Amino acid sequence: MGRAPCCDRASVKRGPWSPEEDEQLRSYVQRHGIGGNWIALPQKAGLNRCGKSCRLRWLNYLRPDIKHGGYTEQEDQVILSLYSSIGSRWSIIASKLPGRTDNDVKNYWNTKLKKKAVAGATSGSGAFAAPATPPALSPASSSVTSSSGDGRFAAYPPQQHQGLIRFDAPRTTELAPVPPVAQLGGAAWAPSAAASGAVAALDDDVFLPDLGGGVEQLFPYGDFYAGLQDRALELSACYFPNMAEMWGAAASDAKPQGLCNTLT
DNA sequence: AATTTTTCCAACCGCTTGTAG
DNA sequence: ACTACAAGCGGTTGGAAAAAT
Repeated sequence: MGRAPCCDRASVKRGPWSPEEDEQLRSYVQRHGIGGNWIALPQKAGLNRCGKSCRLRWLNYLRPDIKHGGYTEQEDQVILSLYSSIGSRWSIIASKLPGRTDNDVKNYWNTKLKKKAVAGATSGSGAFAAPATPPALSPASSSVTSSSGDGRFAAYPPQQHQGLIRFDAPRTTELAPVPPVAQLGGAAWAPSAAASGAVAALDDDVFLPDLGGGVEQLFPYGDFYAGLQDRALELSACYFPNMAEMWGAAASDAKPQGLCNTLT
């Protein structure tokens, strides 16, 4: 006996969305918002669809900030590196790629990137190029070099913090070593048992200092972050209007100007 | 040109997680 | 502490489009 479906299948429409339905959902959400209740939304919007289906359609397709296709080399590298570090946690990976959804990243991985990773591993080509250098910042200095657009800090997009950048704190547990890129080959690759254990301990985010210590090829700044560890804890889940503010807060003892929701 | 195979991605399914009562 | 419900999430599937034969 299976779980009861969220909607009565016989009474709601299923399958591909028509342009009219898309427009109906889009205009309703734009006028009234989600209202915190997807289950009730279809009826209010006059749609003969399951709320779950509406939510998926909006999140994966209709949202105005969604990007489709056209993945850049940089995005490929982020996906490859995070997959090698945390496995198939698509929502976390997608959260580091503004405009991308978990479903989209998952499909992209399954259809294209996995093959590319295998090909790259077997040919020995460098699929994981190091990013640009970090800002020249001394923890003891209050002068900050802004690096807006720095791909190592994704703009964190929850609705209430739109346009802000999140500073992630380190976890307290250690991640197991990440296998070298060359070992990524093979469709069945998955994190090692040790890595899986570490991943299980991961809260609900990928913390940048983990990346600094674990995926050196993409985030070769472990020492830099280690020097800021205590400060990073204080700034956990702080949101800043720009990179300069964020680096400035990390480098000084002053109360951060950003919007903070600290874990400590 | 017709048919078959492969690729791609939107959508579904059901389990897990979070939260309000 | 427990229950019920909604949202979040990742695996899987169906079918359309493209490529190959």
